[in-house]
Amino acid sequence: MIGLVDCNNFYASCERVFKPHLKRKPIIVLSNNDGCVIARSNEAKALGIKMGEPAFKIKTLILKNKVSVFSTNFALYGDISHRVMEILKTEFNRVEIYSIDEAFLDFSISASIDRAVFIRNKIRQYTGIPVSIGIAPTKTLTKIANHIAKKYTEKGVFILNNEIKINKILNSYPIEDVWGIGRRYAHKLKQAGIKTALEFKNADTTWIRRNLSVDGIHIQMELKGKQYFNLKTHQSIKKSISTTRSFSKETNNYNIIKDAINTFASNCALKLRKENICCYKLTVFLMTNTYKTNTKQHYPKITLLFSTATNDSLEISNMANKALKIIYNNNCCYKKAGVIVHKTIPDKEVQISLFNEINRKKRRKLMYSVDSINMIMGKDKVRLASQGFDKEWQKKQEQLSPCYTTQIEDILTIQI
DNA sequence: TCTGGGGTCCTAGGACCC
DNA sequence: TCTGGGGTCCTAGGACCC
Repeated sequence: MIGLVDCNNFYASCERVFKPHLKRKPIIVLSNNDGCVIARSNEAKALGIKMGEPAFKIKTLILKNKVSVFSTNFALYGDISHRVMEILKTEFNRVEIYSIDEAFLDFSISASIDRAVFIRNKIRQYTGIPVSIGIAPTKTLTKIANHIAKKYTEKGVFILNNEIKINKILNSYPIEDVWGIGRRYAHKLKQAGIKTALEFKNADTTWIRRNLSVDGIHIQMELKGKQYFNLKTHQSIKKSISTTRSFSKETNNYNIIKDAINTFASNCALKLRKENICCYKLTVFLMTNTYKTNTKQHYPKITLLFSTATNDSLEISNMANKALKIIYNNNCCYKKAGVIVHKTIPDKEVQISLFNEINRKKRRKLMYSVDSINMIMGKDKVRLASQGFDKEWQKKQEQLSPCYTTQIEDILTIQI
């Protein structure tokens, strides 16, 4: 049996841990540029605030209902997530961290409601975060069990452990809520008369293969109780890393875009170094405002290659600049840009190209020093001049909460 | 006025190899 | 009139996830 722990309304719950007076109050967390709603407390959901809704569209609703609004604070959420995962690791031999707020667990020993309740209480007590736990024979079924646990149980725990129970649940489970069935597939399935998870489980496999590719077959297998997705306990290296942002306003100013691209590039390099990997390829893209339907859309992008795989900020920024010069067109106003590095390998396996001209040993030392200083002094304290100084492209985060657990100056003060 | 960001996997088709 | 067979790698686009 596999278990799935899922933190309830994770970002909203993180904010609430440090603001207990917001208990039972509507809370929302906004995306990077205070743009869209990406997390809601149950009270906010009850007000009809939808996932992904642009914040400006619900301004009056927010004011009228005194909804507490927060900008994303990934330093805080990442740290709380880490704490939750560490607790799970003390309780289980095999834990797969699936996302910032979810983990699969090996429940092959003692798969019981009591054990799950114990885990749930422990996480609540140690971190303040409420979680739901679903237990079932396959990952796809644990997703369903978890959904039931969250929505319909008092204890926040649910187990799917026999065929009759499984079929009964699947029979009333909408196909679009099944893990791996998105909007497109759901539409296709409904047109074919498949509306529930049970109907999908019993559907013709050949038809599924033809219409949903092998992904569909895997989902069907899992619904039948046969494991296809195994527990992945050691994490494999990242295949791509990206940094992309929308700008505060559309611009065709080369220098502003250049500053942004260089910042994204060195951020990608930093992420590569943190993962101990290097990349062979770099993609730079620009985008016009996709919401403006009356203007011409332009989405240029280009991929360039390194002869030797690298995670060096200078090299990656230089390459990004080269790419930008090729795709930039001053007749367009760009709203968004990004840098993606891919084709990665572990840094220990890098082979030096015959035409290498850089003293890589020296560069690695330099990067190490820069990273060490920035770790202590704060992000980008030492940076490339090409990143610029004004950050004109950057948007505001007006509702940012303190980094209670990662910045010493932000730590809570308690009056006794 | 204001609309996020970061990932993975699969498939078809093209280019190439022997 | 007739024009092989067996592969790999890469890319773009599509679908999905959180």
